[in-house]
Parts: sequence; structure tokens; C-alpha cells
Amino acid sequence: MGSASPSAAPPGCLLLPPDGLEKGAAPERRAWSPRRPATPDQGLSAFYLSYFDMLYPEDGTWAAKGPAAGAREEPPEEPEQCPVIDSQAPGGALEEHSLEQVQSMVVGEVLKDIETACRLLSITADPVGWSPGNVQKWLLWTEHQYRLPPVGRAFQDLGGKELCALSEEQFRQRSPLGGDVLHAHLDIWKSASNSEESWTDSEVDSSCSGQPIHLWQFLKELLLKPHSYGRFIRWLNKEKGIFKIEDSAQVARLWGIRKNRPAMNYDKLSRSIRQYYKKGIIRKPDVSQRLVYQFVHPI
DNA sequence: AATCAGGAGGAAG
DNA sequence: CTTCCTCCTGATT
Repeated sequence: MGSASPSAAPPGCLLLPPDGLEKGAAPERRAWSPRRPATPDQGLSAFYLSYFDMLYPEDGTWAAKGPAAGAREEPPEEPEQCPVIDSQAPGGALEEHSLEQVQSMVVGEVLKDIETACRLLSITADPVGWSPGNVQKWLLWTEHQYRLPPVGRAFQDLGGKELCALSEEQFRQRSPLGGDVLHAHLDIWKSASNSEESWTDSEVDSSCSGQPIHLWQFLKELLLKPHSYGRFIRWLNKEKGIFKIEDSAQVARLWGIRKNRPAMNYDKLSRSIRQYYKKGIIRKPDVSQRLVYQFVHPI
């Protein structure tokens, strides 16, 4: 992808809504101010920065990794036992890195996040190939992840090809509040899927077009991405496989999206987890705590 | 009030 | 067949 000219986007006004965590609140349409620059360039770099903004508070690993950390390795992240992630990091350290560094880091994270989303949703990376059902999954997932106002049926029965053919204006027509953001997200997916070689279809297809994902796999996938899902579920002790569900309603919603089960809730999800007791996949830790479980075979 | 434990039946692969 | 969804009763926190 072309290296965008270093346009200075003010760090404060990015695309992401502020980190308002309303617990269990229904996704009503809230007052959400749709402001964003009009030009695509600006939109994209602002978007990457918004990603960065989202990643930054969760863990400080990028700072230790150094500038050339775009690799796809798995750094031994979070050495602590019980990291507290609810704390907001002070947003001051951004100026120490050049915009190029930040962008390459963030682009790498974006690619990994898209890859993860493909696994979690069981869809391919290339939006053009999506079925209408895939499109709905992607919409639900994206609006949930970024707390966009729900689009409802505005994109019903659209396949990936038609979705990609829509202009930003058409997105905004169908979803006045969040359509532009959705369009920007789709742009990232489109450019990501035809840019790099490493993961077009072979890698993703082999891992995601297989069997239906199991709940324990799904939970592990969420746990692997603390940047994105750490607010909902996180490790208490990664070595021992102990994790805590911080927001049961949200985890259940994500699982419901994945399984096309809109009525999913934590009551039912936890019942499925309990089935793992007998199978020796998940158990309660020695000191039982609410919403805390443990993988029997941590890795 | 939310979470936990587990029986039961059925849907879907 | 297995895994999970759904609904349930009752206990625990």
C-alpha cells in the first residue's frame, strides 16, 4: 500500500468513540457525533491512528519491542500475573515516535486483527467473496467492536461484492450515523486483503474454513487479543490458563454473533462451559471465583 | 441479582 | 456420534 504522506491528525479527535463502557446496556442509538475528515487519505491515516489509540492503553509491549516490530511473531506478552487493564494510559508518549513507525506498527496490528476476526467469524479476508450472511456477521461484529449505532437491516441481503461496490455516500444513506465508519473499515479490509502476500487465502482458509469453531477455541482466540477484547475477557494467569470474563454479556454477544445465535446470553454460554468440566477442557480454578475459569491444558 | 451446578431434551453437524 | 442450544430447578455468592 502506498505510504501516506504524514498528515498530522490531531490525536484527540479520531474515529473511535471514547471508551465509554456501558455494561449490559442495550445498544440503543446514542448521541454519537459523526465527525471525520472527508478525504480518503486523511480518513485512512486517522483510522490507523485510531487503531493505535485503541491498542495503546491495553499493554505496553510495543514500546519495548522497538521500532521494527512489524513481524508476525508472538512476543511473550504480559509477564505480570494480574494486569489491571481498566486504567487509561496517559496519552502523552505518542510524539516520541515518528508517524511512519507508528503507522507500520499499527498496520501490522491491523492485519493481525483482521486475521483474527476472520478466524473468529469464520469468514475470508477478502470482502468480495462474502455471502450475505458473512456480510451480516461482519457488520454486527464491527459495529459491536467499535460501538457503532446498529445498522439494522440496512444492508440486508447484500453480498460482499455489492457491499464493496457501495460508495461512502451510499453507506451513509443506509446508516446515517455509522455508515462512514463502516465504509472506512471495509476499505481497510479491502486494501489489507489485496496488499500483502503472507495471508491471502491459503493461511486463512486452512485454519478458518474447517470445522465449526468450538467455544473453548473461541475463548482462547479472544484471550489472544487483549488489545481488542481485553475489556471483555482476559488472563488472570496465562501460564496456568486462568482467565476471567470481565463482561459476561459482551462475551456472550460475540459468541452469539459467531454462531448466528442472537438469543445467546451468559446463562447459556456458561452452561456450555460447564459441559467442558466433564471433558477436561475447562475447569474452575482451585479457588473458585465468579466468572473465573481455567483451561485444563494451558499452552 | 447474578452466578454456578448440572439434568434434560432437542437441533445441527 | 458430538457439540452445543435451550430451558429448567436449586444452590451459592
